[in-house]
Amino acid sequence: MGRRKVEIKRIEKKSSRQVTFSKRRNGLIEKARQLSILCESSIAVLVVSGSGKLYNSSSGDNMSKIIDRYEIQHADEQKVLDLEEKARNYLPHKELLEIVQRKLEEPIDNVSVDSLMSMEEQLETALSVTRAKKTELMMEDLKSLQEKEKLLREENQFLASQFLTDGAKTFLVTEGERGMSLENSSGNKIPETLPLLK
Amino acid sequence: MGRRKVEIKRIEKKSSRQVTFSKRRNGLIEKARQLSILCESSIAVLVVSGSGKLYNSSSGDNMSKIIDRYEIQHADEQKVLDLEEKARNYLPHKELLEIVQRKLEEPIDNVSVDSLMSMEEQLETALSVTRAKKTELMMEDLKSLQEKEKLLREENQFLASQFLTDGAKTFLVTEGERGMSLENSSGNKIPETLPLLK
DNA sequence: AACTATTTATAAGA
DNA sequence: TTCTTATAAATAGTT
Repeated sequence: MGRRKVEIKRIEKKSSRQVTFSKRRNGLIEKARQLSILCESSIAVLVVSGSGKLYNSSSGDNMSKIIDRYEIQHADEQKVLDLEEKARNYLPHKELLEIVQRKLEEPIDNVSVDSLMSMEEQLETALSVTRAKKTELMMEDLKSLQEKEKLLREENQFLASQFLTDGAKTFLVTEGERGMSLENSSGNKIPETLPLLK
Repeated sequence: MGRRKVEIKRIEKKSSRQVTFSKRRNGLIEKARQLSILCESSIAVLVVSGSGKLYNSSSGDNMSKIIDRYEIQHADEQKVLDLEEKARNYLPHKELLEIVQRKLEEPIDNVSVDSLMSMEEQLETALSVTRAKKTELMMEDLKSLQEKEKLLREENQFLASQFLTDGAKTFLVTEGERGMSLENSSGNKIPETLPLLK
C-alpha cells in the first residue's frame, strides 16, 4: 500500500527506516485500538526500536493486567530456573559495569548497535540476579545479627554473675528497667536480659 | 477496507464479531512481524479475547525480554503503591484460600469460568502482596535486631565499668578472646566488646 | 508534515 | 472455516 510494493526485509537507508518505523508503529497501535473496540478485547502492544526506545499501548485493560495475564499462562515455563543458568554465563557485575563505562567513553561512531544491545541484555540479567541476591543478603544479615545477640547475651550473663560473686549489688537497685522485654517480628519472645539482677 | 466502511464500535452480532476478531487479530500480528523486520525492532502483541483466551506473538526478541524491558521502565511507576490499594480491596488470604477450597469441592459443572478467573486474579494478587510483605518483615527484623544489639552492648559497657569501680579485676585475665571482632554483611566494622577489659 | 498513487487489509457474500 | 472480490484503509515515495 504505497507507491510501490516493498519486500519485507530490513530497510537499509536509515532515514527511510525511521520514517517507516514511525508510520507503521502508529498504524499498528491504531489497529490494536480498533480491534479492541470492535471485538471487546484487551490488547497490549510493546515496540522496542532498534535504538532501544520503548513504545507501548494498551487498550481494553491496562498494561499490567494484560502482562499479568500472559505471565500466569507462562508461569513455570522457565523464568526462575533460567535465572541461575544465566547468572553463570554472564559476566560478574563489577566487570560488566567497567565495560559499560569504557564503552560510554568511546566516540559514538565506534560503538555498534549490536554491542549496545548485548550490553543491555547483560545489564537486564544483572538486575534480575541482583534482586535475588538482595533476599539472600538480608537472610545472612539476620543470621549474623542473631548470632551476635547470642554472644553478647552470654557475656552479659557472665558479667552479671561475677557481680554477685564479688558482692557489688547495691548500685543496681533502680536499674530494673534496663531488662527490657524484646520481641522479634516473627513473634518469638526473647528472654529478658540480666534476670539475675532483678 | 472492505465492502463497506465500518464504524469503530462494538460489533453486536456475535458471529460477525468472531470472524472480524480472527481476521483482524491475524492482520495485527502480521503487521507487527513486518514492522519488526523492516525496521529492526522487537515487538510484542498480546491479545485477550472477550472470552478470556490469550493470543500472543513476539518478533525480534522473545516475549519475556520485551516484557522485562517494559517492566524495568515502569518499575516504580505504580506496582508497589498499587499493591497496597489492592491488598485493601481484596479478601484476606485465609478467607480466600477457604473459598478456593470450597470451589474445588464443588462439581465442575457448577463452577463458571468467570468465577475461576476471578479466583485466579485474587490468588495472584495475594502472591504479590505476600512477596512485598516478606521484604518488609525482613527489614523490620533487621532493625529490631540492630536495636537489641545496641542495648546489649551498652549494658555490657556499663557492667564492665562497674567491675573496675568495684576492683574486681583479676578473674578476667584469660578472657580476652571473648571480645570478638564482628562484622556485618554491609562491611561495617563493629567496635569490639569490652575494650575496658583488654 | 502533506500529498497521492498504489498496495494491502478486510467486510460481506458464497 | 475458507475463498472471493469490491471497497476502504494504510502507506511508499515524493514534495
